[in-house]
Order: sequence, then C-alpha cells, then structure tokens
Amino acid sequence: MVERIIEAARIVLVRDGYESFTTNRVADEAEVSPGSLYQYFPDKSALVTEVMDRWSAEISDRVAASLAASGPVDVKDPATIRAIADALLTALETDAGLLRIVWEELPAVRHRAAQHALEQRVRELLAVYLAASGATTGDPSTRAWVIVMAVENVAVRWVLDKPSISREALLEELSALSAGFGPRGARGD
Amino acid sequence: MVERIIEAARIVLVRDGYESFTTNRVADEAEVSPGSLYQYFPDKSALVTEVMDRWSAEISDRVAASLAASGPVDVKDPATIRAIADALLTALETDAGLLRIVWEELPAVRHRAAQHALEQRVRELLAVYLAASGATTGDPSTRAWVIVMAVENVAVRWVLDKPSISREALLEELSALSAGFGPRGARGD
Amino acid sequence: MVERIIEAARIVLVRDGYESFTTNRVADEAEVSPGSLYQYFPDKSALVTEVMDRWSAEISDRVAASLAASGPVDVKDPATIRAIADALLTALETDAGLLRIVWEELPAVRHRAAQHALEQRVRELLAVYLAASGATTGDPSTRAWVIVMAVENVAVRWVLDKPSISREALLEELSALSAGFGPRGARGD
Amino acid sequence: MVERIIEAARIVLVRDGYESFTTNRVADEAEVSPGSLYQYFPDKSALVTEVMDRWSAEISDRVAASLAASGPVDVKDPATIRAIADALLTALETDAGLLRIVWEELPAVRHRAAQHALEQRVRELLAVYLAASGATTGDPSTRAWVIVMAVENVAVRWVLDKPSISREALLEELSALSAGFGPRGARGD
DNA sequence: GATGAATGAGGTTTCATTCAT
DNA sequence: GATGAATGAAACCTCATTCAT
Repeated sequence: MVERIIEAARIVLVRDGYESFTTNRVADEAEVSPGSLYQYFPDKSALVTEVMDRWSAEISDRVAASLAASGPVDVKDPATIRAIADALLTALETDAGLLRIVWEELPAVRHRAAQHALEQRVRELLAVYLAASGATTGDPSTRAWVIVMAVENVAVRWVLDKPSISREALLEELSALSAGFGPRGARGD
Repeated sequence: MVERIIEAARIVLVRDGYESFTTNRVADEAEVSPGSLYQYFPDKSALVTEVMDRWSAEISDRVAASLAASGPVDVKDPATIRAIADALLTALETDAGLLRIVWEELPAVRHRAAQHALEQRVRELLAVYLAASGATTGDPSTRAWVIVMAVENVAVRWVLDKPSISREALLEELSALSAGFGPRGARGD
Repeated sequence: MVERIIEAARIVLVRDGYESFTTNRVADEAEVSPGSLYQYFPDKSALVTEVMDRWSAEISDRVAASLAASGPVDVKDPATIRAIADALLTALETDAGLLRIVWEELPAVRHRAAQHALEQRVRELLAVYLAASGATTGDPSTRAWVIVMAVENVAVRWVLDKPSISREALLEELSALSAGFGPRGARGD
Repeated sequence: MVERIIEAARIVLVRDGYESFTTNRVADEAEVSPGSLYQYFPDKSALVTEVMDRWSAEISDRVAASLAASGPVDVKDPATIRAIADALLTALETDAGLLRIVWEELPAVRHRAAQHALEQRVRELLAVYLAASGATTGDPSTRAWVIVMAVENVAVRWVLDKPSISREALLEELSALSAGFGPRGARGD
C-alpha cells in the first residue's frame, strides 16, 4: 500500500507537474482513499520528499552499480572518468520525467536535502582524488566543487533539453572538462 | 501602473517566495485593486513571466554594459573570458533574492523562455570564438553548449550557496574551465 | 452582507447546534459563497464570537433599557431588585434558543469573554451597593460574587428548563435571595 | 477492557479537551484498537455519556459518604447544610479537570441525564426539609429548586474559577443562602 | 472477541478570477 | 480605466466508523 501510494505520487508528479500534484489526485491514481495517504505520510510534502529520496537513492545506486560492474576503479585511468559520466547519464535518463520535475519544479528549499547530501559526498571524494593526483593548481576542494556543479548541470540539461549532441560527443566533453581541467599530467603533457 | 504592478510582483516574489505569491498579495503591495491586475495581465502566470523577462534582460544588459565599459572585446585575450565571468557574477549578485526564486522555485517550463534565448545568444558567440581560436578538438558549438551550461550553474550556485570560495579563486577556476578546457594554446603550453 | 452572515450564523447555531455549526452551512443559510465569510471574519471561531458578543450586548442593553424605563433606580427600594430580575428574565427569554447554545454547547474557554466581562461589571456594581447599604455581614465583594453566580444560574435554568414555577413566584424567590440574603434591614426587620 | 477504555476516555477528555476527544486518541491512550471501542460502545457519544455518568455517580457517592461519615443527618441543625455544602465542594474538587470539561465543554443536551437525575433527587430531599421546618413563605419545592440551582453554580464556579474567596467564607455564604434565605426562624430573628 | 488498515464524507480555508458599479 | 466585493472550485486534512482477517 505504501508502495502503491508512492508509485502513484511519482506518476502524478511526472504526468501533471508539481503544481497539479494534489493529495486527491494521488489518491485517485493509487485507487485509494485520500485518508489512506495520511496513514503513511504526515502531510503532502512528506510524500514528495519520499519520492525524491527514492529517486536520489536510485541515481546513486545506479551510478555505483555501473562502476562496480566496470571493474576496479582506477582514478589514474582517464577511462574511469568517462565511465562515471556515462553511468551518471544513464542513471539520469532512466526517469527523465521525474528528473525534470525535480530539477525544474520542486521548490528547492523544501525538497532537495537528498540532492545536497549526494553532491557533498561526491565533492569530498573528488577532492581527495584531486589532491592525491597532485598536478592541480589551486585548492582541490574548490576545484572539486566547480567540477561537480559544472558536470551536474551539463548532464542534467543534456538529458532534459536533448540538444543535438551525441552521447559520445558529450562524454568526450565531460571527460575533457573533468580530467583535462583536472590534473594536466593525466593527459600526458 | 503597469510598472507599479510589476515592481510589486517582484517584491512579493522575493519577500514571500513563489508559493506565497498570490495575486491578492501583489495587489496589496502595489496598493492597487486585484481587478486592476487583470487589466494588464491575462493571468497570474503572465505576471511572473514579465518579472522573469525583465530580470533576464537586466542580467543581459549588465553583462553587456560591463563588457562595453572594459573596452573592445578581444576574444584572443584570455583576460576577456575572466571579464565576462566577472560581469556575470556581478550581474547575478545584484538581485540574489530574485535569482534564488527564479532558479529554485519557479516552475521552469512556463517561465524560462527569456533565459533560454539568452543562453542561445551566448552560445553562438562562444562557438564563433572557439572556432576562430582554432585549437579546440571537437565541434565548437558542442563545446560552447557545454561551457555555457557549466558556467551557468557554477556561477549561480556560487552566488546562492556562498561556498567558502573567494571570488578571485572562482574566477580563476571559471577561466581555466573555459579557456584551459578550451584552446590549450592560449595558456602557453 | 456582514449582517447577513451574522444572522445566518445565529440561525444555524440555534437550529443545528454548535457541533453542526459549519462554515458551509452558514454560507448556505446566508445564500452566500463560503469564501465570502472569510472576507469579514478571519475564521470560524471569530464568527461565533461575533454572534456571542452581539447577544451579550443585547442582554445588557435590554436590562439597562428596562431599568431606565422604570424610572430612577433606588437601591433602597426592594422593588428595584425585583425589577432588575424581571428585566433579566425578559432579556434572557428573547432568544432562549441562542441562550441554550451559549450556555450548554459553546466551549466556554473560547467564547465566553463577553459573558465574563458582564458578570464582573455587575459584581462590582453590586458590591458597591452592598457595602453602601451596610447591613451585610461578611465581605461585600464575596457576597456580590455569590449572588451573581446564584442568580445567573437560577435565571438561565428557569428560562431553559421551564420548571413548573410561575414567573411571579420566581421573581419572588430571586428578590428574597438577593435582598433577604443581602441587607436584612432592607426588608424592614 | 471496558474499564480501560472508559479510563482512557476520561484521561483524554481532561487532558485534551472535548474538541480533541477523538475515538482514535482514546484507543491510543487505552492501548487498544479503535475497532475495539465499538465492541462496547455504539458510538463516540456513548463513551462520553458513560464517563459523565460515572463522574456524576461518584460525586453523589462522595457527598453521600461524607454525610454518612459525619453522623446522622439532622435537618433541623443549621450545621447540616454547611456539612452538605462542604461535602459537595470536596467532591467537585476531586476531579476539577473533568468538572471543567463537563461544565464548560460538553454539549449539555446529550450528556447530562445523570446530572439532572441527581439534581432532582436533591431537590426532593430539600423540599421535604423545607416543608418540615415550616418557616418558609412560598412553595417548598419552588424554594428547593432555586436553592439547588443557586448552590450548584456557586459551588462549581468557585472550584473552577478560584475567586479569592476562602473556603470558609464560601461555606458561610452558602449556609446563609440556603438557611437564612430558607427558614428565617432558624437564624433566631 | 480483537484488530487496525482502510475508508470517504465532509470540514476549514485559500485564492485566481469576474463583473457590476 | 479602476475598483473590490463576491465568487466557488478545489486544496489539504481529519476522524468516526467499518469489516476482513
């Protein structure tokens, strides 16, 4: 039942948008009474948050899974960055509809805790990597912050706006952006 | 009168947020009757769009003005990119309150026509520049698209989240991101 | 319009009772839209309070008017107390339906400010009178408090429960209660 | 089980007030399922009535017990009336919280059968007494009705409002009210 | 008997919009 | 053009009650 409600919430969110996301519509979609929503969620916003959290977790999991599947991570290997970017794109693409709502319609303040947490985790990992690989000018954590913000928007907008850029070309650019702009030495010059 | 209404709308948007942005509140703030809003705007969303459009235009103007003031633009000069980034940050900072609402609360689909137009204009300019400076691998317009999306988010998030990164450091990073990641030759290596 | 709403509220209160007093029913009764209630009252409870306050004021006014009509008040005259009691009964009887709701259904804490104010005013007047007439044993303000509480309930219950006691007999008892129990001297013994 | 439910109902009533008295809350408080309430009570109001009835019975019992403990009742003795009043105050004070709810929040019509029964019993006793003591002018049952209503409110309000009147003073007043206002001869004038 | 998830009618309140003045 | 009182659909949420287990 909880599952049914959450799934209905996701559907309504994607189909109708956040402004039309009403508890009654969710109840209808779930073929459940409005009162039932409130057995499991204290209020409407908790429902949205739950959908968000699951989606964030899924993005994380998919990226992690892709990486795990592609063998041991070797940060020295330029192919690694590309693999990460690839995994990220794939993850974002699995529910582009929801991505659009999350990115473009949800009031950020209220519902993006999960996203911020994720960003921070990635940033910390990246900073360690950048520091370790040494060749960077400037502060690694600054560099990490910039890369994360840059890649985030590039990847999201590519999925949402579908510009006429092939996936291959985009991956090439993202690698260049992260690596080339990262430790120069990694590219062999 | 139209001015009064638009100004009131902007104030309400920034002060109360989009969820509390009601036509009645705007009318109150403008010291005008609710009915009068509908003499000039077909509905609430037209009001929001107008505020957005003006804000976008102002960002454009400010960036353009900054550049004009700093002498003729020489796309070969690495300092130029830094100047653009600097102008952009300054422009975004002039109304950070509204920036937050636009970026984090407004339903994007409906209200971002102006922003897209701006992005496209910049992209075209940048593509020309990249093509002219020659050293880039890959398609200049692809590269331009990536840079614009990357810089956009980095700049906005820096203004909104105020991470502990100095303005100088950020400009340095943005230059590196655009130029270094752009024509390698420009940095002399 | 405000009048219409208040009158409708009174009708619903009396006809349906406090537990069935809903904003929708009031709006229906007033042949007005639910939204209109909220142009004039911040919430449901303000409506109830307004009905209460008007009713309290009317009771006061009627008692005052009766007394004024019956010539100058001479507290030494035993007929005066009887006249007051008579006026009170008459006032309470003019809207026994509302009296029942006020006395038996309204949550006291929320809605009885007006009643308490009235009680206190009467108590103070009575205390002065008792002190002036001298013959009382004990503290005049204590005596005043007791008399007010006693008369209040006796009068109200008589109106609401209609026990088989004639109005004349009741007035006799109330006079005895207040006066006889008050300054003995007033009765000539 | 029935006991548990009734006790929980009493607790919720006193702690949360009648407006927050919901069957779910009672079930929670009783650590029982909502469905179980309906095994023993046809609806919510039956629950309230039961609490009320028990409370009324307890008041009766306590008054009766006090009187029994203070020896044989001699209606000729002026001290008797004082003893009754004293016992009443004590009884009302034992659960002032519930008294407040009963007196100020419960819709009277539905839930005061027990109280009316009690009043009537007292009235009859008092009428007999008044008739026996002879000195009264007017109808003893009328006088009894008035006294009961008067004492009732005075006692209740003293317990609930805690005016600055000592218990002793109040008892003095209540005696005077009942006795002095009753058979004049009893006071020796 | 006991449970408790599920119900759904209906409560209060908001707010974009209209229209007679 | 300007007004602003009036609207009414619809939003969120509650809670007495039921019924399959």
